[in-house]
Amino acid sequence: MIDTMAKNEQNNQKSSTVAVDTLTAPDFGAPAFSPLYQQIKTLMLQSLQAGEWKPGEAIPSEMDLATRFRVSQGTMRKAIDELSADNLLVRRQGKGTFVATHAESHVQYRFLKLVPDAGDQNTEGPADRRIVACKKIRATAEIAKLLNLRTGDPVLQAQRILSFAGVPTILEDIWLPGIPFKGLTAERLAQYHGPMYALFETEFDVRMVRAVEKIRAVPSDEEQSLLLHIEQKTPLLCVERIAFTYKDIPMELRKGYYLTDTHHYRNELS
Amino acid sequence: MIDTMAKNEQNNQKSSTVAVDTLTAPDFGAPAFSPLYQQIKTLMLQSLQAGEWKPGEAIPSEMDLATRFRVSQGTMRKAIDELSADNLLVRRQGKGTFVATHAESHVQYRFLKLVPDAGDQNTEGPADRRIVACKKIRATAEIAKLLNLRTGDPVLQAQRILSFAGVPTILEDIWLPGIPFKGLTAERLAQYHGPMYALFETEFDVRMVRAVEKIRAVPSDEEQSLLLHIEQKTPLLCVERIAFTYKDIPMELRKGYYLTDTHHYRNELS
DNA sequence: CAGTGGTCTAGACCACTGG
DNA sequence: CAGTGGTCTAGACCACTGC
Repeated sequence: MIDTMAKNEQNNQKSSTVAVDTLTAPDFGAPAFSPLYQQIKTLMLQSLQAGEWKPGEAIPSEMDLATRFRVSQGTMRKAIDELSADNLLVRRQGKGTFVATHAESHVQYRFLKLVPDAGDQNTEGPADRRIVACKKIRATAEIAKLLNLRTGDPVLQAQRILSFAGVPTILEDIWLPGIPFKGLTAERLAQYHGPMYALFETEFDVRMVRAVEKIRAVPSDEEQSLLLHIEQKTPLLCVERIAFTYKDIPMELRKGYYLTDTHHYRNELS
Repeated sequence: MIDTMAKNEQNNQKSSTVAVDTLTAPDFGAPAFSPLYQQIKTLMLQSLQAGEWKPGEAIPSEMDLATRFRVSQGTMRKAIDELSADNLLVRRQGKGTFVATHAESHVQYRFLKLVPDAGDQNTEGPADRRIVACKKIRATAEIAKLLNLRTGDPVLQAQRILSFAGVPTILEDIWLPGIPFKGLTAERLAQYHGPMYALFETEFDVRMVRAVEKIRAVPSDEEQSLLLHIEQKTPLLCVERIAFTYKDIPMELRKGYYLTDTHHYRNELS
C-alpha cells in the first residue's frame, strides 16, 4: 500500500504537466490552462505537418508515443482519439494507427457529397474525369482573398468535367496557389486516375484535411450549358468549396456546378 | 502489493461485464461483443426516450450514474461522452450534464444551415415566421414511405414562409405523422414564437435528434414564385429533410425551398 | 505467439460553478 | 465551501491481426 501511495504522489497530474510544460509556449499573463493531451495533440499535429509520417503510413504504437512524450498510455490515447475524430488519423485494431489519406479511402470521394437518387451508389461506376483546361494565371482580388494570397500572385486554374455513366454531371473550376503546386500540369492531371486530393498528397505533400462549402442554386450560363449539354438557365447547384491543410491554411478554391436531376447533395445533420 | 493484486483480480473487465450482461439481449449464436460503456449508452438512451429526464434538465452526476449502473466513473464517463458527441447530452463543467434541447440552444436554429452571405449573421434579426396553411390529410404513398407510415394514415401538413429583414426567403412544406402530433393546429403554430422543434419538445414530447437532407437545384413553380415574390423558374435550393427522434424513428418530412441570392447553405466537411 | 488497439478499474487531483 | 465535470496515472485484461 505504501508503495502504491508513493507512486501516486510521484505521478500525479501536476508533476506530469510540468514535465511537458517546457514544450509549450510561455504563457504571458494568460493562465490559458491546457490539458496535457491537448499539448500532445499539438505536438502530433506538428509531426504530421512536418511529414514525419506520410499519409497511409503507420505511426508508432500508443505505448511508444506515450514513452516518447513521457505520459501515460491513457493520455496518449486521448490525444490520438481526438486526432482520429478529426479524421487526421485512422485506428485499426490489432494493426496500428495510420495517417489518414485520400487514396485508399474506404469511400473514394471523402469530400464529394453528390450521390445518385437511386439509393445504391455502388451500382454507379467510378466517375469519368476529363480535364478541360489548365493554365497559370494571376490571382484576382477575390481569389487572393479566399486563398490567403496577394492580388497578382501566381495561381493555377483548372477546369474539369465529371461524368457518371457517360452523362456529364459536374463542372468544376479549381484554383490552386502557385507556389505549393509548382510543376502541376494539365498532362499530369489528365493522366492521373484517382481522387485529385490523392495526387496532391503524393506529388506535392499537400494533405486536404477540412473544407467549407457554400451552396446556392444558380441558372446555368452559356459556357456551362454547352459543357454539360443542357439548356441555358437550367438550375444548377453551385458549390463553392475552400479546402484547408493542417493549421487551417487554405490550399484550394473550387467552384462546382452540379446537375441535380439524377443526383442530389446528401447531408447529415445532428 | 498483494492487496492491490487482489483488487485487480476482483474488479477486472470480465467480472464487471457479467454484472451487466443480464441487462443485454441474449446473444443467439452471434458473439457480438459489446463493451460495457456501449451497454450503458443503450440504457441511457432508453431513459432519455422514456422521458426520465426532460430536455433542458440535468441528469444525475457521473458518480451517481456510475453507482446506479455498477461501473466505474471512467466507464460511465465514456458512455456520457458518446451521448454528448451525438448531441443528445450537453456537458457543462462545474454545473452538470443536461439533456440537449432545441429551445435554449446557443445557436437558435440547430438544423437550419442557411446563413446570410455577409459574414456576420448576428446583424440579422430573428426570422419572421408566417404559417400559410395547416391541414389534416392522408398520407400519399411517397409520404407514407418516408415517414414510415402506411398510405392513407393521418398526416398533418403545414406550409410556412420565413422572411429575413422582411424579405421572404424560405418556403417550407412540412408533414408530420398524425398520431404523435395529435392536437397540433395552425393557431398553435402561428402563436408560438421560437424554433418549431422546441414546441415539439414541450407540447408533444417529440425530440428531433438527427436529420438527413437531400439538396437539389430546381426552378420555382407558379405557387412558389407567388409566395416568394420572384419570377417563375427562378432557381431555388430544394432541401428535403427527414428528421428523426431517438431510435432513428422518422418524425418529420420537410421540403424547403431556399432563395439563395442573399443567403447560402453552409456546410463543413472533414 | 507477440504486438497492436480497446476496455475497465481505482484513485488522486485540478478547474469550474454557485451558494 | 461542496459538488460537478475534466484530467491523469498505473495496471490489468480483452479482442483483433498477422507471423
